[in-house]
Order: sequence, then C-alpha cells, then structure tokens
Amino acid sequence: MAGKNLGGPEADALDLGAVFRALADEHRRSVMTRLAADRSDSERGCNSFDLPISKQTQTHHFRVLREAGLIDEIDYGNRKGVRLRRADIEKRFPGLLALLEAESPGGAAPR
Amino acid sequence: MAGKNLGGPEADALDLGAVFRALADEHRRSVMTRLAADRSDSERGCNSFDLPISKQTQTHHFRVLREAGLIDEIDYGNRKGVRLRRADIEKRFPGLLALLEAESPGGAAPR
DNA sequence: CTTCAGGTACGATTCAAGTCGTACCTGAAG
DNA sequence: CTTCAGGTACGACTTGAATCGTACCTGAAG
Repeated sequence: MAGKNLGGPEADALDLGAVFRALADEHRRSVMTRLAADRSDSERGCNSFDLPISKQTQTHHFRVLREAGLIDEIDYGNRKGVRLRRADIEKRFPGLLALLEAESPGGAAPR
Repeated sequence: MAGKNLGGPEADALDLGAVFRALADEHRRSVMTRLAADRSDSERGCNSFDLPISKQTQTHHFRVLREAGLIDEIDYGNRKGVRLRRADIEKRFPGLLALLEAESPGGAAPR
C-alpha cells in the first residue's frame, strides 16, 4: 500500500535552467502556484488541479516537474500523489516559491 | 546622438510567464546572470557578453529580454546599449535577481 | 563622398516541446 | 473472476522557438 517515491534530482543538484524551463509552461506554473500557496504541503492527487488537458499530457507535465526537482511523485499503482519539495527548493533557490505564491489568485497581498 | 529607448512593458505589467520563458534559454539566462551580478547597473554594449551565436540571433534574444521587461535597449542607430531594469524587476518580482546572481561564477557565496 | 562595423528585417530551416490517440498496466471494488 | 477509474508507454502530429543566410539600414571615421 505504501507507494514508492519516483526519483528526482538531489536538492544540491537542482538546475536553475531546468526549473525555469519547467515553470515556463502555463499549466505547470499553475500547478506550482497552487502548491506554493498551500502552506500545509500535504500530498495531493493529480486530478485535484482541474487541468484542461488530457491525462496523457498531465502525466507528461508532472514528469517534467519531478525531473526538475520541484515535486515528488508517489506511485500507488493505480493512482498517484504529488507533494511539493518545499524545503529543497527553498534551500537551493530561496525566494522562488514566494514569487509563485504571489501569483496565486488571492496571494498577491504582501504580509 | 541621444539614443532612444526601445519600448517595453511597464513595471506593473511584467508577466511572470514571459519572464520564465525568457530565462529558460541558456544564452539569455547567461546575460541576465551577468547583469544581475554587476551592481553598478551601467549601460553595456551588446557584444560585451561574448555570446557564441550569430548577431541575428543576438538581436532576437535581446528583443525577447526587452519584451519580457527585463532589460532596456537604447538604440544609437549603428550600435545599441543594454541596461538591466533592476528596480522594476525587484519591485515586481522581489528576489528574482538574487537567484540569478547566485548563479554567477563567483556569486554563489551567501552574504 | 566611400568604407566599415554594428544592428535589423525577412525568410527558411531545424529542433524541441505540448498535445492527443491507441493500447496497455495497476489496484480497488463488486 | 470481471469491471472500472487512474495512470503510463509509445507514436504521431503540430506549434513554437532557436538559428542562420541574405539583404539592407545607420552612424562614425577616413
């Protein structure tokens, strides 16, 4: 029952180019914006984002995010979980998640 | 003699998607990394970056950076100047330039 | 004036990326 | 067992972006 975590790069190995390429796509940025705005960092289902694209394309986008080191994907066989790698991102690229959070619909307010 | 400043978006109109798309390219990110690391924010020539690409392609890349609102281009007719829009970027996307500066060859040292 | 370096405009080419169709796998629920 | 929803693998298509060739413009220096 315990899903296995699909591999991604180590925290130190995160590449800014890969991160920017990942965030250049609107759908992926939408996912990251919502993940950054959710401070609970709870594991979420892949279809909790209501992306207006086919499931094959969703698979592709989540894979890109994982290979960029931005999320963890937990494979349960017939479903999949997604979790933001907040600590690793914050350590390697401090401030990046704040930029994304500021793009959240209700998240532009400075604190 | 006074070059005219080629237009770009206003500070408030900077789009994070366009910025990420601009920074996704290695050559453009190389330019921005060096601009971010140079705290003098002086105007620089376009060929002061030693990009290993043709001049037509350089024109294309600098245009993308300008249209994303990251740089100003000053047209003198037969040459061109480039200046980082540090204040506007810092206002709209605080911390972004620090991320780029950290990628600078000698700029990874935390303060 | 002519020459020349820096830059642009336009088009063509090449390549990467987003998208989806078809087929298949996986685990849970009947 | 069968059924079904969620997900993946593979291939094909399409679009956008990076690159460059050719031609032309601009201003400065002879």
